[in-house]
Amino acid sequence: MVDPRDLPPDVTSSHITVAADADTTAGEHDVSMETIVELCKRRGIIFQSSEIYGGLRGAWDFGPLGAALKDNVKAAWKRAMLQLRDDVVQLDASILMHPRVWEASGHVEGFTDPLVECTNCNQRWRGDHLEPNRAGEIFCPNCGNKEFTDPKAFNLMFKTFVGPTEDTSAQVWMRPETAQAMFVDFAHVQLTSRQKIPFGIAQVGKSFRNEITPRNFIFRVREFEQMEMEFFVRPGTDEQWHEYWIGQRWDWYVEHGMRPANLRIRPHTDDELSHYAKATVDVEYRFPFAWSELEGIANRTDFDLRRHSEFSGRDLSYYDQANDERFVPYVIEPAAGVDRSALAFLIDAYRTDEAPTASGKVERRTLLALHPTLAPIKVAVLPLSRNDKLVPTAREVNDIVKAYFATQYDDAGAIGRRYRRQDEIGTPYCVTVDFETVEDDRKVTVRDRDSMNQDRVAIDQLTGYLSQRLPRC
RNA sequence: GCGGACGUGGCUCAGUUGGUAGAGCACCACCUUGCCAAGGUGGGGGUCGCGGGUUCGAAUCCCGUCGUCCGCUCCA
Repeated sequence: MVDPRDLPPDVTSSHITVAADADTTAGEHDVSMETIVELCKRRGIIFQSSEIYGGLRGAWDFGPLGAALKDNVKAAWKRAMLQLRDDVVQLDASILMHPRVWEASGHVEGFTDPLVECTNCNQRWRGDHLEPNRAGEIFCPNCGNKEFTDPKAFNLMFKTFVGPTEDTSAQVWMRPETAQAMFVDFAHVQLTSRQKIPFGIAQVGKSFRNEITPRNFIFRVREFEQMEMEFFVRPGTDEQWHEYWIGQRWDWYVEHGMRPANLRIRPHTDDELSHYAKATVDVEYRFPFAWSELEGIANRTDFDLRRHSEFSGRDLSYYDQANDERFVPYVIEPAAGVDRSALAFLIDAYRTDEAPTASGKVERRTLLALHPTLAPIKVAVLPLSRNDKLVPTAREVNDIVKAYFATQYDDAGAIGRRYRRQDEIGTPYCVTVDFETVEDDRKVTVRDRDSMNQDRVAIDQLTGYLSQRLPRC
C-alpha cells in the first residue's frame, strides 16, 4: 500500500515533446550564434572575461543588462521552486567543501578522464573508450596506429589549497556541482526546517569544471551557475516523482516564453548515464549549433545519501514517524544551468519584424521578445525630445515608476532611435512624455513592445496600469 | 591538450607585391514642437590581440603566446 501523501499530484505530460532519437541536428534556425554574440557584445550584455589582457578561455562577464537578465532567470526559478511551493526549502552552501565529499560522491574517480594520444596522428582519445581487438590491441580510430602515449589523468575538478601551505593535506576542490551540499546537509536541513518526506532542498550557485574545451559562447564554460534541487522521496515512488518533475520543469520554460517547438526532452541512453543515476532525461533546447541540454532531471536513487553515510559514518536515513519506518530516501534532481538558460531565452526571444511608421513606411526592427519577468529593463521613460519643458516631467515619471520596476531613462537622440534601442534589449514598455503631457492632460503614452499598441495613461494611474501587465516576481 | 582557420577603433569590415592606418554603423555635444533607427553641425576613440625576431622600415614576413571558430572529448 502506497500512502497517497508520498505521491505527486496528478499531472498530465502529454504536451511534452520527447526526442525520437539521439539526433542533435538543429536544422535551420532564424538566428545565428554570431548574431547573438555580436548583440551581447555591442550592448554590453555578455562579453569576454579579462578582455584587456586577451581574455581567458571559458570565462565570461555579464554586463549591466546581462547581470539583470541572469538575476531575473534565477529569481523566476526560485519563485517557481520555493516561493510557490511549501515542500522545497533553500540552501546556500559553501563552494569549498571537505575533500572527502568528492571521494564519496565519486567525482575524484568518476570525473577523471584518462586521455591517450596517438603518436602518429596526435589525435586524443579517451583510453577507456577505445575498443581492443581479440589480441587485446588498441588501434587509433583515426589512422590505425597502435602506439599511444601513456594515459594522462584529466580531472575536471579545479583544485586549490586552504591555508598557507600548498601540500596535499591542504588541498581542496572547487565544487563541480552544487548538489553534494544538499546531500551532506540533508539531515540538518530536514530536521531544522521540520520538513517531511517528500520534500526538496534547492540551491542556486556557482560551480567549476575544468572543461577540456569550453565551447559555444556561454554554453560550455569553466565557471558557471547552477539551479539545482534535490527532491527526497520514499523509494518506490521515485519514478512517479521523476515524471512529475519533468513536467514541472518543461512548464517552467514554456511559462517564461520559450517556444515549445524549440524544446524537447531526451532520455539518456544506458551508456550515457552518470555513475549515480538510475534514469536521466535532459531538457534540450534547439540552439543554433545543435539540440543541447538546458537541464538534466535525474533519478539519483539513494546513491548519494548512502555514500555519504558510508564515508562520514553518519546515519543519513529518514525516520517516517507515521509508519514507524526508517529508510534512505531516493532523490529526484532537476539541475539547470543558469548561463545556458539565459542564453536560450535570449536566442528564443531574438526576432526581427516589420514595424509600420507614421509616414506609412515599413521599417525592419530587431527585438528581443523576452518574457517581461526576464527583461532586464521593464519600463523605459522617454521624453519626446530633450527639452526644458519635457525633461522635468519625464524625470518625475521615471522617479515614480522606478520604485516599482526596473526603468531606464533616455533622452538622447531621436525618439524612434530610442524605441529601437529598447526593443533590442527587450524592454516590454516604453513611456513617452510629450507636450500634451505637460501642457494639457498629464497623460503619457505607453507603448507595448510586442503589439505596438499605444495607450494614453494618466501619470497618477501609471504604476497601476503597469502592475496589471507586468507579472509579479 | 592535438589538428585546421582566424584575431585591424564599441560593432561589422577594407587595407593592393612590407613604407609608418580607413569606411559604415555605434557613441558624445549642440540644433530640430519632434511618436517609432539610418536629419544638420561639431567631436572623442585604434601604436592594427600580446611578446619577440627579420628589415632602413611591418597591420602586412617568421617564431612564441593568449583568445575565437570547427573536429576529438565533456556536460549544467
